[in-house]
Amino acid sequence: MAGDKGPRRSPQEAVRAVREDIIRGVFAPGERLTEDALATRYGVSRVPVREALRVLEAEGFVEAKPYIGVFVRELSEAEAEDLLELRSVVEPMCAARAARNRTPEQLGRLKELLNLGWDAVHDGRLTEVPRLNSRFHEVIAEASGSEVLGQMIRQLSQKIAWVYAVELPRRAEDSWREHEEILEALAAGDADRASALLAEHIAKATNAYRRRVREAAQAPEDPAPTAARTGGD
Amino acid sequence: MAGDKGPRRSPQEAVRAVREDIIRGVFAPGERLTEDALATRYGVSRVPVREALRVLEAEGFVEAKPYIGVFVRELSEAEAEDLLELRSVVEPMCAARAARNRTPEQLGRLKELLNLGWDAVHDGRLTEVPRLNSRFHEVIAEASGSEVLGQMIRQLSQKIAWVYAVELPRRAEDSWREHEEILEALAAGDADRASALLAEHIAKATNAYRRRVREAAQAPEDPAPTAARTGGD
DNA sequence: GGGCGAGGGACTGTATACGACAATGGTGGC
DNA sequence: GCCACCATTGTCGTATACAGTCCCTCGCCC
Repeated sequence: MAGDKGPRRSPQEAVRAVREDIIRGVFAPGERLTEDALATRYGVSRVPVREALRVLEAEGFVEAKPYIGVFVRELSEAEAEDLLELRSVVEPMCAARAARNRTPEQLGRLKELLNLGWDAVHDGRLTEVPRLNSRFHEVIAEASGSEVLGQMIRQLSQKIAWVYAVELPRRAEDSWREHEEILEALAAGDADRASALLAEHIAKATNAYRRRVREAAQAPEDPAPTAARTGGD
Repeated sequence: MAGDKGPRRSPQEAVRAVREDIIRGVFAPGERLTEDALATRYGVSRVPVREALRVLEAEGFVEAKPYIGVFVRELSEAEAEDLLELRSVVEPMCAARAARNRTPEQLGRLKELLNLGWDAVHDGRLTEVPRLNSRFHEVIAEASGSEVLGQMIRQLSQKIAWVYAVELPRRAEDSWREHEEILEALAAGDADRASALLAEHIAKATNAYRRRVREAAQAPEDPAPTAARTGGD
């Protein structure tokens, strides 16, 4: 062990920890990540860190250059658009399946996430919202019933969270209202309605994202830095 | 070094090697993969093997159980259907982008793959066809111009190859004729036509797959084992 | 004879050590 | 004063070694 500084996370969670830190913007795009620094940060050895970085490379969050190091990738605007379009066709399909296959236990988890999300929004704990949002969509993916499909959507969802890390909190309240309607459709087993609601939900989120990008382009200086990374869809 | 038995592959290629062996069916679904065995097989140490297995786990090819081992996943029929449906919406979208963004160099690679595919089909070297087919679709994904999108589609393409490992060779000839038309549309920059052709291509491949499954269900004994794992789309 | 528990074997998970390569700073020559 | 070359340093890539956990078998007891 090196420094025992980190929060002593289980090494199994190293992947998740690094990925979350990337999504939350702790590590900036283009930044170089050294295995040693990450190892001491998370309180583990280099081996688990290496494994985590390989996974993140496969997922597209970092880029590894041999004998040099791994670098946090940066998402171009065009790539973000592609992800959003991809999502707009994939997630409604996923929701339709989920409406048919969801278990009561999954509905319960969605309801719980919905409550947590509402509370976080109303209490102003906006830093927690993106994570809850991701979880909500991931559970829907899981509820689709297909493990392979769910895994793929989960990756997509995480990248989307990366995109939305810069969205405005203004939309958060609307977003969770829409989540509520989606959950109702899933609970009722209405595949068509669930699919349509999710399509609409994503379209609105995409528009909010585009507005945010346009505003940022007009005012290069972020007008409210504390408001960043608190949005979601 | 452990055994020096393997073909002395570069460790960088360990991931690719294991994945290909899984796709080709060298490792049967449900089979347990021990790190040591893989290490000696590929002539590397356990560490690169572990990293490879983690990546494959993230990609959904294997399932890791803590302190027990990793097992080759098996694709249920329902999951295969989901993958095919996912593909039917994602790849046409990808083709449309590729028609606009493809570089001459990428067109050249596609043309080369097309020739290789035709030759393999006509010479009866059917074991090489699925790999060439995967490559063809992967280059289209790359030509879409979005790195993140391409990476995601590449993973999808690999899983599809896994599904099609059981397809009939009967379709191979039609498939490569369709590839030729797709390439023409891409070269012409006709996004709509490329998208439509790819949608049709995938629909036919999906039907062929479904026929194959139905026939297999009627005759549990594989009537022509040498014909398996030689198809593609 | 059957069930339960302890012990051994095997494998995974992790840490440490060493060699290979790239980047960087200093020194010498021009 | 500037540029090229070389040594040094830092990091990655890999191998080896050790600790923790699970499974399975063998022996004991009921």
